[in-house]
Amino acid sequence: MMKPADNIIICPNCGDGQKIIDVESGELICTKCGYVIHDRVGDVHEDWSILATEPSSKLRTSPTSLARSGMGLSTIIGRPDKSAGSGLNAAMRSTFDRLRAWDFRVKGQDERSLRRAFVELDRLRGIIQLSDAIVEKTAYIYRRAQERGLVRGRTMRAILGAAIYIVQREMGISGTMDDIIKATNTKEKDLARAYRILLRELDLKVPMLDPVKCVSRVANNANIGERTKRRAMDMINDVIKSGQAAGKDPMGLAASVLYIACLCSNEPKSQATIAEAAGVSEVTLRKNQRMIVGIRQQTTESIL
DNA sequence: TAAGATAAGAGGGACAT
DNA sequence: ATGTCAGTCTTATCTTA
Repeated sequence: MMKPADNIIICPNCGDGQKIIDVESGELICTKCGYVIHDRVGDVHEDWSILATEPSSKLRTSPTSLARSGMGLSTIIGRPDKSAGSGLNAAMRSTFDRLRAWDFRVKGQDERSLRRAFVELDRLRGIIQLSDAIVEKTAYIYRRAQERGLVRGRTMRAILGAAIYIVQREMGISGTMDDIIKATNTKEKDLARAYRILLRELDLKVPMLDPVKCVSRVANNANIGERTKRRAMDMINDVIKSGQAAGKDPMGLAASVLYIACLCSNEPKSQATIAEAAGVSEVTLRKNQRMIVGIRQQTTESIL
């Protein structure tokens, strides 16, 4: 499912120029005070630092609007795959042209395997909804991966999927890995491994997904009330401040915090419900829960 | 310098309560 | 529904050739 890029606007509640981030539910939520607005305004802000280093290519002007036009509705009406034939191939051709322009010293064999990969990428594009911009950036990453010999010994699809995931994360599109797993028909382990390798070897940095955003997302998935959500957001900020959240899966933290918040707010939700909404196991939720409760006890004791 | 050994930490499954 | 434990996977660090 496609999500729009992050919108950064001013929060009308706390006003202080706080950021408001468009989470996948389509809500706008202030990362500081938790205020929720329902109007969707603000200019879409996209940045692509990697490609910005390419001097003469005007990649950012590529027409993504066409691919995006079906966003949202198309998941209900059905895939616009019929129109894919001509349009996509044209887009892929332009991608090829650009890639070739970047480096004309490609060897024949490399180019052939590259082409195979891009054919697969084209297929993926029809399954998951990928904008032109995503396809191009994915292709760029894949090409770099192949240049460094990272593809050898791994499946091409895993690398492609990982590249897609990275691009989505960089663009603030919180796509799920599950979609990619299904589309690429790879094992999660392979995909995750490829993902880590790409990050390390290509020096890519993906913005850590914001735990506050995660709380909001999970809360919406699990139909948790506004007050409880707010409480959970406060709580997770404390957890982050305590420093004990380092290296933990933000989704797991979000789930645990929400569970505790539900207990406090007398809004009964089972661990299973919340864990499922967050895409983590109940075990993880419990472990984090214990840790968080420990933190809260410590802080309250230190206050007393 | 590169490849193996070991330890620590995290997440998930199975079972018990 | 919730709590507990053993086995798995990954990364970092140390060792060995």
